[in-house]
Amino acid sequence: MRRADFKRKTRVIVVDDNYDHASGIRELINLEQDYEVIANAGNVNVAISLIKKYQPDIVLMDINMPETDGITAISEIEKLGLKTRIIALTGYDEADLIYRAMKIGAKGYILKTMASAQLIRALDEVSMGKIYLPSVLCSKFFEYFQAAERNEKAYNATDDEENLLNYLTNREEEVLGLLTEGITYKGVAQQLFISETTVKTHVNNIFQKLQVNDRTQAVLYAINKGFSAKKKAKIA
Amino acid sequence: MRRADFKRKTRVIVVDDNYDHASGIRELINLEQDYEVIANAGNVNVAISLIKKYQPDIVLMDINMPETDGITAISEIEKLGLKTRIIALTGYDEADLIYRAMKIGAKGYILKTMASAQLIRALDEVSMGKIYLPSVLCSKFFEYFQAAERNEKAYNATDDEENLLNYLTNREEEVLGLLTEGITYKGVAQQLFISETTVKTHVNNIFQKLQVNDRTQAVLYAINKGFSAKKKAKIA
DNA sequence: CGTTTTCTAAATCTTAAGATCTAGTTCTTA
DNA sequence: TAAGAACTAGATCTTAAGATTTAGAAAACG
Repeated sequence: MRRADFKRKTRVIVVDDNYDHASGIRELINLEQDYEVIANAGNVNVAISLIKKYQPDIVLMDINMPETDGITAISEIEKLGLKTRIIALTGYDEADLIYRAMKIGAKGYILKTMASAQLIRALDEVSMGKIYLPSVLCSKFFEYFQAAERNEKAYNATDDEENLLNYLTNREEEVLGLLTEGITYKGVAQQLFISETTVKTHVNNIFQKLQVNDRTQAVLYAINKGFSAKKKAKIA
Repeated sequence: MRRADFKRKTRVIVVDDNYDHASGIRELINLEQDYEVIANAGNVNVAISLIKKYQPDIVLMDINMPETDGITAISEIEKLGLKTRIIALTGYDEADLIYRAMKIGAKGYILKTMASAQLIRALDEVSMGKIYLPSVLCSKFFEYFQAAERNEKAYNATDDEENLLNYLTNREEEVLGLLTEGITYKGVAQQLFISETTVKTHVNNIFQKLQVNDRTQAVLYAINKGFSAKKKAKIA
């Protein structure tokens, strides 16, 4: 008696607006002894209520659907907080779709054009709690991911030149740090154990260095340039 | 005459503080006809100057090094803006290291314990401009990536309840929007074509609704809650 | 139709904020 | 050792900010 005979089958729901395609997948999966397709859904709303009802182990979600897009659907399903794992399914290997799907919590991504063996492998991997992303798609993902990170950086690319924060002294940074917490002169003075007039001196110097006119502008400048009130803990 | 005879070999620099290990890799790579190790570096500083000098096609970077860590090193190298591609190398498959390395631009990630064939495959893939991440590491990456995204969401999950911004009227939102640009009462009055005293009234109401004492705190609150000065264009 | 918001605005008052100048101490560095 | 930068702080002055009260007009609402 084999082990598998004891095991409950892994329950799958297929979401695809193309009925023929959904049926194809269903048959394919039902050939496997470890899996059973317990329902099909032609649109997102039906899918979500079915998922709520049956709480399947895995959802195969077609992303290229009219009406509500599949990405939003994944997001909705993830919000339910079930143990259900989602595998995304598309016709094309668009980098941004792969990125977005994985970002919001898909556990796998496969193309419809891929061999059926890939689908089964994806089910195997994902049902074991792993991520399944074929290397071609993995590459696509990282192209997009790294480009996104580069843009993020470029946006905050305040690092070297033209970052007026670099001209601040340590003490001025400390003071600015407190300003970015919305503290008054008096409060800053108390926290740093210096007089209020000293704080004013520092703040005025900060204004000049940052080329701003008041504390709000200074705080905004600091935040936009990624000032993080670091260096606070200074072991004397 | 084979095509490969014409091709310039792909130039590799190995960065590893363990000399024996670096030598091992060097020999391994030099067995391949398509690759040549043009230099070794035992620490990050040497590595960077060598990379600047030779501009290799690929850098094999050990992450587990004393002194400067390899992650920072990758970051530094990426900043140079060369066409050099970096493959990270570690002894263990720590998810956060994989995540951080890939995030800052590594094109591949392999473990020292992996077979030498993997190393060569990584070189092949990466030199062709692709990403190389073995499926085990790919899974690790996504574990971390998706967890990070979930936390990001949870952090901004200030949306509904307890977001005092929701109590603001349209006009108040407009005024706050201008405050978050560091504009004075007078400036706001001019932009909205209302009197300065009216602006003061609005601002005071904003303070009360947001439970803050001054404009800096109001701006900070707004920014932290994801206020984006939307709804600005209001077609009358 | 009366009531409640919302937007407007004036008057008055207090104080925190910001500008400017001077100056002493300490520490670094050429 | 002299020069400069950094941190400190007092004095003085101006103005922008913020608090508070009152109130009219228009729109929304029940």
